[in-house]
Amino acid sequence: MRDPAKAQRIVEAAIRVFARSGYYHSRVADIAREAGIASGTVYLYFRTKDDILVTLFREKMAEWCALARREIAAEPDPVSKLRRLVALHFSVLEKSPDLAEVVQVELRQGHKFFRGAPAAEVSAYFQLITSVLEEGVAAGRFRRDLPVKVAAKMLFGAMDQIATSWVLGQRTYRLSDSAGVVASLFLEGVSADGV
Amino acid sequence: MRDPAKAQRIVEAAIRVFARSGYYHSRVADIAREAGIASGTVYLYFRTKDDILVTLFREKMAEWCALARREIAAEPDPVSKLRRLVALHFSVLEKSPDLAEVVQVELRQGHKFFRGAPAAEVSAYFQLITSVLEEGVAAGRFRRDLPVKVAAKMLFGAMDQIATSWVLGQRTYRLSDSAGVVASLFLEGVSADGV
Amino acid sequence: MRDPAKAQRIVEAAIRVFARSGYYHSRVADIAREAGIASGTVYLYFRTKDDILVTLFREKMAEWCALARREIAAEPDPVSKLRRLVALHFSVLEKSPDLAEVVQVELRQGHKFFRGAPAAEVSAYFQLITSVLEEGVAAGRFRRDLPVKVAAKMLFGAMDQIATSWVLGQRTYRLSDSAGVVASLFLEGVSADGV
Amino acid sequence: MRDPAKAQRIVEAAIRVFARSGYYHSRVADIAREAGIASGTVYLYFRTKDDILVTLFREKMAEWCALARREIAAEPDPVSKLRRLVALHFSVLEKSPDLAEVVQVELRQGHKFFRGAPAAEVSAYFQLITSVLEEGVAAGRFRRDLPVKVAAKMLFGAMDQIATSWVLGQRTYRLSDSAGVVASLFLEGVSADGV
DNA sequence: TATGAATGAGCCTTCATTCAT
DNA sequence: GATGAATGAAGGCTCATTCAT
Repeated sequence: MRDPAKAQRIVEAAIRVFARSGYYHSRVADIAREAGIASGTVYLYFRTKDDILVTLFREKMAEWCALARREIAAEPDPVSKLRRLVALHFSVLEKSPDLAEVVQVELRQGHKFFRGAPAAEVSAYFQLITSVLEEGVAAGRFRRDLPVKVAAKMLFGAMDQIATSWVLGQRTYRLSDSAGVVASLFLEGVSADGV
Repeated sequence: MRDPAKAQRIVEAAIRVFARSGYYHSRVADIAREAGIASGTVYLYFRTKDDILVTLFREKMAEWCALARREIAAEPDPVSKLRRLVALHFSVLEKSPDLAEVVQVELRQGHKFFRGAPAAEVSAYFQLITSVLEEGVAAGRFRRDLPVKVAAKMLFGAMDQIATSWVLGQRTYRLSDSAGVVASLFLEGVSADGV
Repeated sequence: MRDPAKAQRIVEAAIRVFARSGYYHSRVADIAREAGIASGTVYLYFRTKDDILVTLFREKMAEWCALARREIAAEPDPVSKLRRLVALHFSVLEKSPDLAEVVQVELRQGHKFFRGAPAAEVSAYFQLITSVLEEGVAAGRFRRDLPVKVAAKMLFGAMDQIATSWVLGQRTYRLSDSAGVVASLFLEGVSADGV
Repeated sequence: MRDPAKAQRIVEAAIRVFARSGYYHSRVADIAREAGIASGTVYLYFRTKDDILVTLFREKMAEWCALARREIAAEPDPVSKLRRLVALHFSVLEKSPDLAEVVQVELRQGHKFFRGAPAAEVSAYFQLITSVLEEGVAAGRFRRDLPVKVAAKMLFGAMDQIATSWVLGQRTYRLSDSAGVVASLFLEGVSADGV
């Protein structure tokens, strides 16, 4: 109960195990072995197997949000903020391949994540994107009539799909290399100029 | 194996059951009851529980692709084809809320769908999007240098996220209403004109 | 669900297993093996391990009550009814040593039997004893001022302890031989005549 | 093992916990918490959880026997000794409701108490009852041909059942009030005089 | 002596799958 | 083909007991 470092070790072990086998095919004993502890010990730090997954998600998402907020604040204008956001999204996943696997593939499954408790953490990330868009609208850099909510979801979905493809494709190329293109397309659209 | 109509009934029952409880929390017996048959009968039509999900996905995806291909062919130019594609994506999901639930939420989970056998059907849909984009580039309607693969994934991801939000939000508004906005943003980007 | 004979076989197996190892030290798998079925099958007939014990108790107690009621009805007067009741109590236990072990030793433990659902069946047996006593009072054979409730409990407790001692003593003598003595002492008391 | 007072505290805590939840549903950690110590400390005073129960029973039974022996010795004749014994049996249980709960309900369960180590303490109590009866026979106050062993068991069983009913009935009346009636019925029987 | 985190054996229960009818 | 009772492997979770501090 007392040692947050051990809870952390369990979470990190769970990320590796879930990335390898998927949540439903991972056994608590696997996580324990990966963490170098006995399986009963897991239950000193988490109430259920589910609790591990939820905690994992909330923590990582919160870290991610905090990092993104910090990095974005450093950028001078909405466009560069947006580019920074995309770059960061990809680099976070690229630097933590197991986490990427879990987040992109395992966490989608039903009724647990976008619904339920962790929704707050997801919302925070959407809120971050939304605020960049709103700032851009206010600054006249983005369309005056931009439906920011819809646009935020679209950007998230776009980044997400690019990342998912990369994960499913066994990560054979560098994800970060897509950041510029993705941001540009989101900013400028696919249409040819002057059309 | 004689009666394809019964296999179909099982698939439709599975869609309702998975939508309600999620794949892992649905029991084969639930699907059988929903289909009005005995649980053993399921195994006369499907090898495993997994097979139901995979079949479900392949069939629905193939239907969807066929429909989309047909509808798009009727459109005169790449831009209207793309708009049609987005509208169709949303209207298919809107008309089949249970299917939407399954596709948007359940099918994401690990190691089964975008990987594995059904990947072909997913590819076909991506290919469809890609071909529209390529046609647009060839026609000079889309950027000459458009990275079509990336753009196709982005559009898919954007539509997907909008649909997911709608499903998770208990479908309290009309999804189709978003089609125009989504298509426009994809076409024109978020940037203000002349920037 | 359908075959009461199999449920019965499970109950009978459970009696043997509980008699041998005690309820808490018996595993569901033991009961299944004793019944010659797979352990999962137990759950087609009983909701939980507890349910087996409760059902066992209720059924056996109900049988016992029915038998006792029938036998007692055949006796002409309250005193012979009471003697018959005692004789029957002991002969039932003597003929079913495993059941006796379970009833006398295992069922006493907490919070489950004299409390809870099976209390009704226990009450029925007490009620039977009480009615014999009331009949005797009405017939002038038992004390006019007899506190029948208390006397019924005392008789039950007395028989019960005699039976428990017999069970714990490895059943080295014939329990039925005690019936006459027990009945007589209950009827006449321990005091010397004319005291 | 140095501090017998702490062992005592553990026993007293165990009585409360067992009374509340039953032996099998009580955890060693519960007892430790109730005693205000760490759970490991329990094992400095008792070898196993079972050992606590056995010790509890032996100690309390020994105290009880000693008390009973003392009180009975003060009585002038066998009949008043017997009445005293019954009164004491009930008043001991009445004054210690938690102990009563444990003794009446929890201790019955299998293979541990009337069998096994604590049998000696139980025997001592039976022996005490037996000796009162023998004294009565010798003094001509009880039937010359009284089967003292059987009568002793019957009296114990009768008192026990009265007490059990009281415990299970949530102790809504005063148990001691039954002492006189129980003793009288045991002495005189249920039959009407002159029958 | 005391602690309480750690251990890991143990078991009830579920449910995908089989198969006799 | 259809049934649904039967199977039995599997795994989450508990908790008595140990032991390093």
